[in-house]
Amino acid sequence: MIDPKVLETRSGCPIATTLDIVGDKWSMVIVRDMLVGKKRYGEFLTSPEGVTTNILASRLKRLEQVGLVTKTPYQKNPVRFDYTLTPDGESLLPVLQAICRWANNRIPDTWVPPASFMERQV
Amino acid sequence: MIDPKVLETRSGCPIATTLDIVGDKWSMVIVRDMLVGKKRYGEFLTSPEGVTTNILASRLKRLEQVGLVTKTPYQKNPVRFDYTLTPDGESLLPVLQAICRWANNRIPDTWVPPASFMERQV
DNA sequence: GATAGTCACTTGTATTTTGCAAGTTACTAT
DNA sequence: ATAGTAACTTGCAAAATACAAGTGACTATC
Repeated sequence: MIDPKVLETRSGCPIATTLDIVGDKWSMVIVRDMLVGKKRYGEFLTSPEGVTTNILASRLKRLEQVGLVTKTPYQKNPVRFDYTLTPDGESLLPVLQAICRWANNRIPDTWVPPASFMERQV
Repeated sequence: MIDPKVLETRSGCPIATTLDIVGDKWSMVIVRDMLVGKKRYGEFLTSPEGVTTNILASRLKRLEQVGLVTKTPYQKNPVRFDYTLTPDGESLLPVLQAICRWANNRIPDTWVPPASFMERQV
């Protein structure tokens, strides 16, 4: 469960509140990357959308603060981190699946995700 | 079907492309309002999130341009308009339902939409 | 018939967010 | 000693958003 104390919300509407958390241009594409197994800062940078380093860093921090992402060190000297979804973050999968279904039906030439993504259950 | 010529997209990813269309702070809350029956400029302004007039006007124009919304005159002298969802716009319902389910499960105290919204089929 | 009110916007300006390029830190490898 | 890699941070320009006020075309009221 997300701690509402870390949130500034416009209303109690579940849609508006969700958008207050992940409703910017980049958060959901970072969540997408994590859902398909990406874990590291450098991996997120290689996605075709081309997020910039400052935005990526600030989104990872935000997602960690609200509890959708966990940051864990995978080495020392220098310390480096893996970013993975918490259960709250993973549970966004049905939202992303619904978005993919909409886009694939309604926008020509959008990529069709693999069945492993579209049929995965949380 | 949405005409891809009116879109600037970051990639062919269905998630990124959808966010390029409705992935800002306000578009999906306006779509939400239309899904629950609001039609007029003044009605959208009364929603609790408090969209400002300039943003509302620019979002309505954008949603119309991409083909999610239709603007139809409902009177003359002066001419005034109703804004309603096209089939492409209506078909976002499952996305908004998935968002509501996520928020109601994961964020305490978010409002629970009526069954008429949550169980509606397109 | 001047004044006030409503609806649907538009305009101007301040503030905030995003984008782009470069720099930094802590290493490892040549 | 020089170059390379990973994960950031910083500075500044550009774009998006917010806030407040104004406009045009009416209708209703004193």
